[in-house]
Amino acid sequence: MPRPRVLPFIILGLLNKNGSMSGRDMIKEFKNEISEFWSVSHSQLYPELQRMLEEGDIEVRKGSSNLKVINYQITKNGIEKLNQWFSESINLKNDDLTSVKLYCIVDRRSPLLSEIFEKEFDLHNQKLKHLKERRQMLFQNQEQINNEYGHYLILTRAIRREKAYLDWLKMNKSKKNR
Amino acid sequence: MPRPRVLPFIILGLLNKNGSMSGRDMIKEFKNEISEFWSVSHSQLYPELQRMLEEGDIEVRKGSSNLKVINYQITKNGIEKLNQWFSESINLKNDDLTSVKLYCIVDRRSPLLSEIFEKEFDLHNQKLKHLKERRQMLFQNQEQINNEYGHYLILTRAIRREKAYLDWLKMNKSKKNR
DNA sequence: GACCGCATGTAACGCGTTACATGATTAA
DNA sequence: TTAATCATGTAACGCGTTACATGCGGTC
Repeated sequence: MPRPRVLPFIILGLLNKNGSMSGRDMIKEFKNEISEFWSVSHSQLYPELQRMLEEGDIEVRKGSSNLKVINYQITKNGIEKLNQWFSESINLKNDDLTSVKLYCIVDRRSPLLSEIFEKEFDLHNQKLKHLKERRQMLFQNQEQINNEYGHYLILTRAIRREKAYLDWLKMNKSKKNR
Repeated sequence: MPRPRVLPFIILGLLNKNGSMSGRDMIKEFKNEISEFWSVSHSQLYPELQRMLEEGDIEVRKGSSNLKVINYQITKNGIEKLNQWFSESINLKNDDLTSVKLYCIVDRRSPLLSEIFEKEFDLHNQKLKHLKERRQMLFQNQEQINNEYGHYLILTRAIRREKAYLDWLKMNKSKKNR
């Protein structure tokens, strides 16, 4: 069994947020706003849109002003799928998509937000703990560090990165949602 | 023209660092040490090893104790390719591999290190500047933030991440190399 | 009417994963 | 000797990119 596709969900998230978009619009939003966390090229997007049409998650918006530009909108079917995606709990496997999910949540008071923050905090706290244990185990003295300096470097970088992310999560966890 | 392969270089880096390894050894090192930054599965690795054999970058080490385990070592050809990879200058396109490159550099006094730190600093300083400009442009008041809260969140996260990385780079740039 | 830009479409390929297969080594 | 384990191998597919193709729409 191959891994389930994720691009459809991201497209649904965009359509749900913006109402109606053409393929071109999506490409632009991907490139300008989400490229830090996610990327897609048009040669991947257009076939996916056709497939989603067939599966009934999106539909062509009637009355387009331009013959060439095709505007899509989400269907009830699609909204259902999207909500299911949102409510899937975060784990190590799908964590790379958490930022994209966040991006699609426009309402500051959404209960999904604090859920995500809590879960992410636990997950990355665990990760930080594991990284620190590895540093402790592998690099107990200066000689071991000098013996594999590159390895030591990227381990310290990973630890820094996780710490910074946990700080950010902590800050947002403690914020009131209004 | 398809994108050039990168897995061969990483394999060369490992072999250069460790002397002689079997496919299994590489898998283990990938999983245990580099998985934070890079991953590979055996079904990708083994065909790659065969291809590299054909291309003359690696060779089978003679006198293996075990009939089944195949131990590889790097050839002169391979060392040349590896050094060329190391000396390629870092840019936005190949930046995702910088951590793996670092990992393969064992010598703390290697001149490559400070080169990488300098270049990375410039690159990510630029990135941070761009992110801050976008935040400035898109979110000038609380209303705009509340209107697209998820977008605001991931933008602030990206800014934090870049700041943390720049701090780490600054720390390592200023370290004496002995 | 000739030209260019742009939204959309198609093809090929590298990257990475899961699933399944094979044959050698080791354990019972 | 039978069973389990393990290193290696193969297949299919989703993800993402570059290159190339098509055809509408506007500009000169």
